[in-house]
Amino acid sequence: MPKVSEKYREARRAEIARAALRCLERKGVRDTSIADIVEESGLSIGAIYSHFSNKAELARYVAGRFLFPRVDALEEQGSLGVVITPRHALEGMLTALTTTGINPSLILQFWAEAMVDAELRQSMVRTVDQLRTSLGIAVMPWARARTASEDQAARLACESARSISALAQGYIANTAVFGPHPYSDYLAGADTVLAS
Amino acid sequence: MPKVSEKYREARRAEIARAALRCLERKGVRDTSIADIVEESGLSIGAIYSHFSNKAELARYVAGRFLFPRVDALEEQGSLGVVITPRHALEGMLTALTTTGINPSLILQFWAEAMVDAELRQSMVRTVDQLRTSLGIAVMPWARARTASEDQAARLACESARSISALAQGYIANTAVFGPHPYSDYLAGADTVLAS
DNA sequence: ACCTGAACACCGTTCAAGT
DNA sequence: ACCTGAACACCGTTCAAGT
Repeated sequence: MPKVSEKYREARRAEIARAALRCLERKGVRDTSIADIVEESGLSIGAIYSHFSNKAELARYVAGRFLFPRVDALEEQGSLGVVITPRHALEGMLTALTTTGINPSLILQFWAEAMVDAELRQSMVRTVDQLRTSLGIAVMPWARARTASEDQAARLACESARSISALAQGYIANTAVFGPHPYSDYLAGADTVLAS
Repeated sequence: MPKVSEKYREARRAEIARAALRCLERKGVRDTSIADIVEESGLSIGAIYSHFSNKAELARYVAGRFLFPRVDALEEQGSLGVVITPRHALEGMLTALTTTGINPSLILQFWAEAMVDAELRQSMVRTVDQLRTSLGIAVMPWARARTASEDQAARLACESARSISALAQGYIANTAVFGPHPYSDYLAGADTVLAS
């Protein structure tokens, strides 16, 4: 099939998704209706349904396109032999979060959506598995320096990746529910609590 | 007004809320309808609307009654002069979470609901403020031992309370999205990540 | 006072019909 | 192939009428 048409389709999907994202940021996941997206995009109901089979698929597309963090940078740093500690990686994620301006409230709402949409949840798990792999590579030099065998190093790297994501999730959820908070304070607080 | 009727009203509200909670645990917040709660409770639409002004108020009642953690125990321990470290307090919260059998997925869904229901969010903030006060008291002996003045100790106690809640949130969100996970692993992982 | 359920406005989705 | 929007089933909420 012609590549031009393929490109056009994808552009249209992205256009709809951007309109949807604007609505989501303004009104939240629960309160944005298809009618809202129709109005925001200037298209018709049918136009949207000819590019997405339903609201859930559109939501998944928005999440995959605009909400899941880009993970490439970390892997590069690791493969160049720069020694990255898990803490550096966590700090990198938290700065990326603030600089990209992704809405913590929206992320939290999509996590909740994943509790009730198995496919969204799967794609989240897949994305974080990629992240985990990247982190695993980036953090391997550090892990090797702290363990006896290559096997133990790999396991340590993998385990620390889950902890990194859990810690990042804590920051996002806390920020969303109780208001913004510099991540340096969050890390310093976590340090003293855990060390006590 | 007669106390009997007052008691009856409250019992009815609790009965409806329990039916609602069963639905919420089975189908999630997004997918439980008033019709579901009508069926589960065996009552009528009107009966429910004569005890709750709308779905959001019912949700808030369920959250306040069944989902927000009880906080009394911690305060007692603190006032008895037992030295509780913030880490002990965090561990206490996480064990309470697992022993009470509260559904992490449901907590996450209610956090998201709070992003779009200002009143629910307020009552969450209020609950956590209480928790923060209790924690502040419980943790004061520890804080005094680590600071020069009573003022500094109070501030340290307060700050560590926010960190405790953020760390607990991270465990809940991670567990909900990526599957169960012993909290001891979570804490151990957080230790090594932060210390790296 | 508490309850009933038909009625209403709005939601997501479909589909025959247009280009 | 992409789009249109009336039509449909279902949702939360209301309210006149019952006890």
